[in-house]
Amino acid sequence: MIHVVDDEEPLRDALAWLLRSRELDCRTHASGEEFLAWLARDRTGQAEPGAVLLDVRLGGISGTEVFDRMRAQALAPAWPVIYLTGHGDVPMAVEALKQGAFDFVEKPFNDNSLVDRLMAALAESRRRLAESAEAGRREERLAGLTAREREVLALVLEGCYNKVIADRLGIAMRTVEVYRARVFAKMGVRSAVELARLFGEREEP
Amino acid sequence: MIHVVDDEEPLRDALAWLLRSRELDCRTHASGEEFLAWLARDRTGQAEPGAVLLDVRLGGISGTEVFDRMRAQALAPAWPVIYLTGHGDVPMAVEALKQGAFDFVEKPFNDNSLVDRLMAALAESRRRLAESAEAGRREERLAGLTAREREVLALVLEGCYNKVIADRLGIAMRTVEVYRARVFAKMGVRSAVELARLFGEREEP
DNA sequence: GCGCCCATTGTGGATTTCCACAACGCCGAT
DNA sequence: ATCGGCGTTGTGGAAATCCACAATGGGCGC
Repeated sequence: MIHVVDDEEPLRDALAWLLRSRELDCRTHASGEEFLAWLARDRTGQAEPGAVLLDVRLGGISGTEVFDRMRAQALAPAWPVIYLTGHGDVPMAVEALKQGAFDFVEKPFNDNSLVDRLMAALAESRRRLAESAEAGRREERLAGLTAREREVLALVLEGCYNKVIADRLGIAMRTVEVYRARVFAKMGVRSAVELARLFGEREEP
Repeated sequence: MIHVVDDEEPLRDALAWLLRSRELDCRTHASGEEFLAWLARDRTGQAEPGAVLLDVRLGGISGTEVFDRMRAQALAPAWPVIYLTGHGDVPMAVEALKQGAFDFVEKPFNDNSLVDRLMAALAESRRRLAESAEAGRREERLAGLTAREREVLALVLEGCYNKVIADRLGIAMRTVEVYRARVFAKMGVRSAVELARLFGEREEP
């Protein structure tokens, strides 16, 4: 789903037509406020791949302000933003990209070029969603651990022997074994190596 | 060390003066060919933090071509490139950043702004060098493993028991223990967990 | 009060990991 | 021929890990 945010109705319609002719689903928004309100209301659609075509100069709040809010409020984080502008200059474009925009296109644009960029943005969206899903599953499993289990997890990830963990937590080695087994079961792993690889170089939260 | 690549001598001199007044070491190059030849000759300086100020329009090969060659030949990979241009447009700037340039600045530029960007580039350079040093150490240690030790490493990272590894490689379990111990020693770790974290989610090479 | 969850611990026994000390054969470089 | 490295293996014993089966006490929600 491509979201078009532009206050010029003829352009919105032309873009909608172009996207539909390329078999891309799209939804248009006449202002930044309208788009942000829609984002705040509909959170489920944000789990699907998508991208945003965002005009820099909007009637109400600017496109840049829309983007800043999306990021600040984690709205549709998996949807790359492509800026559209009829009056852009180099510093503006550079700053937009450095702030994390996916692309920056001047109007009038070449249809094929824009569609290519949108396809690239959708591919990026799918990548972000996959990454986010995995992180979500890991966080969900982590959330199921008790405080004590988390403590043991942290020490296991340091490579400590059960005996050392027991000493450090002031409990019996048998208890460490119990927690260790529970952590493995809840995290869906069969060994400390699998657990370590699940977290990679990240510290446990 | 900041490298200035520009065919206009007055600008090179002005930039050198500006950088020195801010206590930044710099070296100037009058053409892309000169800079590339210098890079090919002096590899040791590339282990120090640095950045490149690269004019887009050069007399011989273009700044863009210089950048492409730096990346293709892995020349000074730790040095971020900031493009300078007096005739840039939005698509050029966007493309440059999407190709991996660190920044893009139009002439005439604001002194303070340019220096800020260079400081940011030097910080990025230090980050890249640190990351590269760590990867280098890991690769160096990996290079010290025999073929057999690598095979055992791969299976250890899958979380296999020594007994399973022995079955799969058609050797005695005692032999697996020997290789395992050697892998740990050579990689500088004390446990399979430390080893797994060293590689994170990466597959062993 | 009852049930559930959490934290904790024990027994007994099996399996896995670790390693000092020892050894052999093959291959390539000197 | 000698040496060093690689791949391989054994003995014996200690330490670490794993877990079925069992249990206790405290806190919380119904």
